[in-house]
Amino acid sequence: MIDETTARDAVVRAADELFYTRGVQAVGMDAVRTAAGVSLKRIYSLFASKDELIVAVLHHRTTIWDAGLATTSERATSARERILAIFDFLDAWFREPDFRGCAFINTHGELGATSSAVADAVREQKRTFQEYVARLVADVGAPAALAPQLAILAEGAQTTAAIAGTPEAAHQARAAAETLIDVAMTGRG
Amino acid sequence: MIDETTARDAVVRAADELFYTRGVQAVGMDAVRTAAGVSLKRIYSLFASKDELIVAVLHHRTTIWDAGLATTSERATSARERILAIFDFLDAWFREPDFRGCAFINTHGELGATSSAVADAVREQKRTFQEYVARLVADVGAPAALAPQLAILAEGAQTTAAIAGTPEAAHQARAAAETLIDVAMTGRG
DNA sequence: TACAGTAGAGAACGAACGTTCTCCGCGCAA
DNA sequence: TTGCGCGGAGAACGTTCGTTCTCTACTGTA
Repeated sequence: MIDETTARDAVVRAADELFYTRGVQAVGMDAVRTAAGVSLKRIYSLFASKDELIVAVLHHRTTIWDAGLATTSERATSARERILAIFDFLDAWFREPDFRGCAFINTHGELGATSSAVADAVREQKRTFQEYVARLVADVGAPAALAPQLAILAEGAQTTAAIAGTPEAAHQARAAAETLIDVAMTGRG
Repeated sequence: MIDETTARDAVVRAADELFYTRGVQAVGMDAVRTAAGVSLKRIYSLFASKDELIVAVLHHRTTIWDAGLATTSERATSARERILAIFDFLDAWFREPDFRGCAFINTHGELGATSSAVADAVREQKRTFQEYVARLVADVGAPAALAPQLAILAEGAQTTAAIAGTPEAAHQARAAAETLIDVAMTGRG
């Protein structure tokens, strides 16, 4: 038998892909079992319920998102570039063939009303992202009010790209971000 | 018996409220029947399937959204004000106690992957909104590139407010919009 | 070899859902 | 009044789903 950590990881990864592609409620635990290659009995020994698995998947997504953001920002040479790198990261993501919007936003829309655990996990992720943006804004020396504006642009780009099915929202949001940063830095806004 | 138009309207209104509050898949047709006061048999004579009802609800939401936007924009005295009125409209909406985000975004996240009819209806609504913004941007005499930036701000404000459960994203987006408009009008962006 | 414990495969179970069907009552034509 | 057709209420049906249970096979030990 494979060890607990490996099994858990396999289940979360399989569920993540299925949930993201088809939506959470459209995926039965049988499908997760098949995709993960882990028996239902084992899955239910690792997670008390589907709800708990959903939350684990959201946490997994958070890790991936944070890592992707960190990697993209490493290439940036200035604080300003590090902010704009967010939108380059989004652009690359939107172009992936299986891009289907932000999993957190999607899951919140689907289950946020009925599962407070899901709502909490999503809110937590968004809060972390906003804090990340706030740190970058502080680094660049702009007023703190700029941060939520940039975060809203990033959120809006994600839903716009998801619904339209095209990636151009990333560079539109990036252009807006550049304007907002420049204005904030020169005190005009 | 109530006439067809009235019955249809009652079903759509009841379904709209239930779907928006709990999510689409969390609401059974029995709940729609009870809330609308229309028998299942009648509902299925008005709508071929739940999918068809969902699309009808989305169209109903589109009408409400368009009307709300038009009402808010009537109070504006200039083209610039008419653009900013969008964010005032959002602000008022976010403060409603049962605000739960944009129904189109939520439904797309829930069913967009499995129902192309839903995906189409949502895409259509967002396209209409973008055209509305583009018209206002043309009226104010700003470059066309401003329009998608403002639309992204509006989308981002909706998801941010929905997940955070607080309304401040509206005025943050409004402030960003003011900056973007001003820069676009003076040719600085 | 015999046995105990464990895990996998998937059958089974109870609930919920979308959809259809049955039964009953009402209004209307003759 | 009698018969007919339509609509309402909700029971029924078949499916799907989350979760649990059963049965079998295998591993390690004496």
